[in-house]
Amino acid sequence: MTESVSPLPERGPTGRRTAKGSLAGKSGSRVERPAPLRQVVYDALAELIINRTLEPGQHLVEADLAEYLGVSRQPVREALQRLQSEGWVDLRPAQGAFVHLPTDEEADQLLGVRAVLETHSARLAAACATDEDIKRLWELQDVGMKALAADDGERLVAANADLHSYITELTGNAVLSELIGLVDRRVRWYYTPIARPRGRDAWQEHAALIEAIAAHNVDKAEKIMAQHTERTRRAFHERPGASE
Amino acid sequence: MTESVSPLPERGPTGRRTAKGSLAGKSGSRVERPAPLRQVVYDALAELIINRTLEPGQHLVEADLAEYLGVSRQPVREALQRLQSEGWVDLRPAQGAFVHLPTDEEADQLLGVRAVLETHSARLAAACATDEDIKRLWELQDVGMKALAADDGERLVAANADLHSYITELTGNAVLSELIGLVDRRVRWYYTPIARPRGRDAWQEHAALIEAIAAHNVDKAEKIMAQHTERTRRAFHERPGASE
DNA sequence: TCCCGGGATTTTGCATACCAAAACCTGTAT
DNA sequence: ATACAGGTTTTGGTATGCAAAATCCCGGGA
Repeated sequence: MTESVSPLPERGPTGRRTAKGSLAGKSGSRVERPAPLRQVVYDALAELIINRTLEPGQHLVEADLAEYLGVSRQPVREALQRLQSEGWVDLRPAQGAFVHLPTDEEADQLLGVRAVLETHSARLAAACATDEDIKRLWELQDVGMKALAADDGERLVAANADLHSYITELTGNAVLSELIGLVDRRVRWYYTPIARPRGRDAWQEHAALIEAIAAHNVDKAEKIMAQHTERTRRAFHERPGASE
Repeated sequence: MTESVSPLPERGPTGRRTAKGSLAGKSGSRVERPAPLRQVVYDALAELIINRTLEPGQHLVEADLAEYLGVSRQPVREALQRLQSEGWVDLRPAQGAFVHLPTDEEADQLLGVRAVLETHSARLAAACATDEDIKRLWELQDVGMKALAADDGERLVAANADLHSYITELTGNAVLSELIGLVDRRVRWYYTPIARPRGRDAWQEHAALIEAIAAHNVDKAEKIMAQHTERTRRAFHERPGASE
């Protein structure tokens, strides 16, 4: 099989040509592409973990998951590996996947990093938001206020995520967006229990933040976001049931 | 096969018990564990990408890589997916993996995020560094100065990475470390061409940074790191061959 | 009773083989 | 040139087999 170390078959200097037609950058609606199975499995498992069907610490057996989801082991393995790289499961060599056990310390670290990234994000957003962006922000704010009035915890968390994520996208920094996306999704796992008590204050702070962004006041936006995320962090530590 | 949707076989409330013997936390030297093949493949491919054996934009065919590395397609697929999640390759659905084409814009975004994270990291490090940590920092600084004197570009980049990474670890924030690790490894890809000209100044700034950390002057450490990373960013834009 | 040890069992990690669908390439007819 | 048709390549997924490692279980000895 390995008679000689073949020198990586050449396929032309740049591989297949990058298709760069006259429509480059049009960002038109792509042809609908069926989601890869590994992605479906990833979403399904993430959902099961978030809603606690799969409990922290539980051992996830590839074959069981595969049977449960009606797929083969391969997409399950691939999904598990991605779940590991994003902190949802721990993959112990030769032992398999275990649902990650969140600790208070880790939550604090996550909230700390989130604070830094979101703060920087707010500054950038304030610098480059258009009138249309501001309009959209107020719409998202409205959704949140309605969820607050309805006392709907789940919708509250979702609305909060949407608002923060939109601000993140405003920065135009894809790397930053992606990173915050990763961190925020994990934060949300810990965040749910304090979403309701924190709600009233949080959404008032959101309003002030949007005003600062609308005014393109970068320093103020940065400061408000720093306070906002720091208070969320504090709220987490003072939640009922916090250790110490 | 899928006669009935089996309800995820129960394996006890918390899965397998966590083996917590009397040696917990000893951090003794683990039994040598042969690296998983997917990890070896990951490292090999990352190396090939970094040293430009695999050129940006090149199409990576699973079967070819597998044969070249003498393994089956499975570990190659898994490695490619991790490489994607860390930004080294782009996985186009139904087309496969292509070595990521770095753009100046992306490099700038990466350097921006890095600046934010490293700056925060410096502040935390200054707050909690021990005398032993300081000693180690000066050792790492020394390694860098020697590489500088020897005009060894590769060692210079490595030393720079080591120093920054050690500061990161000082924070005691594992989440932060991991994130910076991801960003820094990608930055290094872009950074290599400017390592040499930037060297002299950079290592002088490092010295000032270590002094600030040693004095536990958090504000000063933060400020120096902010300047340091911002200057690196500027150096990148003013490098020979930069587009505009 | 509790600890210890060895064999049976389970599970991972990887290899191999196979296949459908999608994307690509090519040559021909327009 | 452009468009189309057919052949080829490559992915994404399935199924299966197997060695090594980890776990579990059970029975014997202190």
